[in-house]
Amino acid sequence: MIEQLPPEVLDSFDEINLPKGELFLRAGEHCKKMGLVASGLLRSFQIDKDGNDVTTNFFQEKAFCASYYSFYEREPSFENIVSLTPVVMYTISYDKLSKLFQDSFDVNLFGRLTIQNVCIEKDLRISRMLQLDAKDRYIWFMKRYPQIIQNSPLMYIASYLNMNPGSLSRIRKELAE
Amino acid sequence: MIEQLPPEVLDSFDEINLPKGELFLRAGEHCKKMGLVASGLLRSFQIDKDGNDVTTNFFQEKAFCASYYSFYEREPSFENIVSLTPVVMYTISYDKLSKLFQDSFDVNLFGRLTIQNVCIEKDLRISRMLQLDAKDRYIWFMKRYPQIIQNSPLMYIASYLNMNPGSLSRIRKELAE
DNA sequence: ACGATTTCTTCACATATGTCAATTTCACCA
DNA sequence: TGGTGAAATTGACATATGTGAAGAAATCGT
Repeated sequence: MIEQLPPEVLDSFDEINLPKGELFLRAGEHCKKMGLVASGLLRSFQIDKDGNDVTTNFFQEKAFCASYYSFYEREPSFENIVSLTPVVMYTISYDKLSKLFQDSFDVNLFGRLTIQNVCIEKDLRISRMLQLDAKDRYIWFMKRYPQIIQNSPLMYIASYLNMNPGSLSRIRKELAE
Repeated sequence: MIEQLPPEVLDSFDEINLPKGELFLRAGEHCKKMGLVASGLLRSFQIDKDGNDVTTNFFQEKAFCASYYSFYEREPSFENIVSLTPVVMYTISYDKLSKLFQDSFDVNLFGRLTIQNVCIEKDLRISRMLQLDAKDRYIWFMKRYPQIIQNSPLMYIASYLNMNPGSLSRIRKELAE
């Protein structure tokens, strides 16, 4: 996917480095940058009404990292984004990206195809949430995202999979037998 | 959104009419048409491993109706799409739409913005699934989609909200008091 | 390598939601 | 418009998953 990015485009991006545990976006603030992850892992999360930390997404290498809502709608973000490992990202502002979209047919095309794929992934995630029980959701996740299992605390994976850490532990114990 | 559709584009669409209860897409088949709903309501659903009918999506007026996965990836669909009311839709084939995307900057732009919005909606849906209990999911749905409440059997809304019809009944009873 | 944090596990128990079958209500159309 | 099949409700009961606290294990910083 990213290989198809028109090469001159990357020049409009700024490289940034995040140490582990650094906030890339804080809830309540406007998401001013879209990031393209070169290496490392991040997660987005929200704090629900009971004060629980809920992981909404992981961003791995090659993912476009932002609150899409906040970035594109120009509204304050509901979610935080934080690095789980040291991260190298290429970032671009809304204005610069808008200009690229305005000026270049190819960037538009690339952007459309990219978001299409993101959308299809989200559909699959929703289907799994609707069809699988906690154990099967975890098994699926392990197979699909082994790198995230390596790099994220289990508590964050648990909330991403819509269960709590205790339940995930129970499931892991079962699977180990 | 649709108002911004370049006017000549609609000429590439074919109008179709579906009576209530008609399949627009059958699981296992390739989704050959993207539909733009002019009026009426449809839902997509899958049959899970226990044989349960799980509603994955509703498509109202102005929605683009298809299995995005099957349509764009040119693969057999996992889901069925069926009308819940009589439906008028404008449809377009993959090849024709691809040609429009190839030939027109504006169509590309429109397509990108449209799928961006779909994507943001899916994010919101996922957040609600992760953060709200069954009762609050239903309350949210009622406020957001009153037209669907009018036109869809509750059993389909229940599975869309990741609960079973009995639970939804219990919740509705509570709310009525 | 050490203590200090954080994360993970485990347990006993609580509870939301699922299951299934019986009954009522509703919607369709002949 | 009345009968038939689908949908909704209800209830008794089952169960998956949540809760919270305590201790074990892993990880981090210095």
